[in-house]
Amino acid sequence: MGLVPAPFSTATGTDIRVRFCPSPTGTPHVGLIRTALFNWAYARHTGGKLIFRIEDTDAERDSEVSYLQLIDAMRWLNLDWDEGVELGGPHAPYRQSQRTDIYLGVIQQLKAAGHLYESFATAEEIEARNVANGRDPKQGYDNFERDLTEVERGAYRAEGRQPALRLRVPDTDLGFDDLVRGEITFPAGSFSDFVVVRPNGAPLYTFVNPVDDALMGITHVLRGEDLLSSTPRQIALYTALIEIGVADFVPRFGHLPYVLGEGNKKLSKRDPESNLFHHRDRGFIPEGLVNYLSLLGWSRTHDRDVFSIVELVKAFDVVDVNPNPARFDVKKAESINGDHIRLLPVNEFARRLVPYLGGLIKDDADTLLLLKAAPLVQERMQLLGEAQALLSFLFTADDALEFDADALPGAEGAEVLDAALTVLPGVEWTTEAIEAALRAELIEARGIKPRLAFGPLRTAISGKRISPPLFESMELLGRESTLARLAKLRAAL
RNA sequence: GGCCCCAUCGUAUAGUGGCCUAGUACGCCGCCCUCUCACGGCGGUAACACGGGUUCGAAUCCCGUUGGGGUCACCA
Repeated sequence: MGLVPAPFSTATGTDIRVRFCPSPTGTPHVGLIRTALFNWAYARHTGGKLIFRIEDTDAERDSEVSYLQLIDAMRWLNLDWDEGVELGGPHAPYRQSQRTDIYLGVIQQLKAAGHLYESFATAEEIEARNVANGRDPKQGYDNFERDLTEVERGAYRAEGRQPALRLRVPDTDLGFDDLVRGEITFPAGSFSDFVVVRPNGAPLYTFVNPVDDALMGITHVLRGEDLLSSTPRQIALYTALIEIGVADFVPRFGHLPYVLGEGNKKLSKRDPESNLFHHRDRGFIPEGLVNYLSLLGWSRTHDRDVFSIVELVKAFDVVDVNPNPARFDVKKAESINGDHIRLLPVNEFARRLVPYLGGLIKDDADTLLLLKAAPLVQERMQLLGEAQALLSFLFTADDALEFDADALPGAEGAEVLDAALTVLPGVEWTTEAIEAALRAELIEARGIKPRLAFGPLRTAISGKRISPPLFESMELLGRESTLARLAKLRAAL
């Protein structure tokens, strides 16, 4: 059958050039970001370059808001790039909407060399033609305009029709060695000549994507599995580009597995879990999310799945990526995030908490208090968003504190509160002294079970059934507030 | 439907012919620790889709079946 002899890239080290080239539509999807991450990690691992390009050739769907969100996402996750939007580089501009002239030039060359031909048929006509010929309408275009004569083209134009441009694809098998899947061959005839330029002259993704990859010297294309079927078409285009001198080689391809949601369906854009910022809003930290995302189709070792981004870069190789689709498991993601939260230096942890505290931190005193409280909650959280429920009592006025209904004490409440109110005024105000005094009075002297003794006190000071450790919390709150809150709950019983 | 991809515990994975009576992590269950919730510790549950080959030996190689997914756009 004979493959088209395509000279694939031989880059293996610092000459590697990968790219991230999203379309700015909608909010960043976790699958898209996983693709960005793998490209980034591969560039950093090999010492190569990451190019960040924007594919905004569809004015109908593209938006500036979406573009800004992509930048935001990359920066938030600390995925930096070497050339591209916001940064420039030798192949600028990096937004396809600004590269029209470049495409026009390539189109002219390709057309002059006979690789592109004019196609006047509409979708309806193509389908009618298939039906008439007893062909499966799903078979698509049958290349029937490949050899239209000048007279025939003139006739179409006389009707006022403008032609789309199609690439003449070679009539041979087309194959490549996929970095994650191995040898893949598409038999000749698996696909037909495809449109690369609209009748209005606007080039399509199928054209601009490989053309830019060629122009920008991309050596490795790591992208979603959904693009696997279009790879032979792109190789066909590459072959033509090489012939006219626009490209020197065909990149290596690596098709990354899908990121699935619940069940067996692709994580849809409508699903909140697919939205990167949804996870940020809930309190994922970049370290945790990057770690988890890297585990979707890849693993570092057989026995450790919590690691730093440095360790990721050191170990990452695209050939180790697993070809089967992965499900996004929120529970696992949260667990890993919790591990990374615990890995943060406590000052850093406190600093990152601030945006999740709903404006609770208003001055230096609040900041100081937060710093003292941070160690109490750092190991009890998986998401930064959990902080507010745990810590808000420290930043609430005594008379404004509300007691949750499910936290209200039972029969022993009054005795416990009265006893605490009696002992606490006289103790030294440290965690140790408070605990010693309360244990002596409630547990030892009165024989109350710890659980029952401390529950009402917890409710009194925090208003909740669940809180940071009790005695530490009292110390942070101060004697005055503590006593006021105990009295308030006592009065409410 | 044509073509292509995929197939290990519920989930993510380790495994590249013998180290596998299949390892790890999350989840789940139990116990310990314990002022709540967590963290931590200990133990448990649970998988090679099926059928043929090849081989002294297969989760690992080959073929087929089944199942899932993608793609066949003048979207990207």
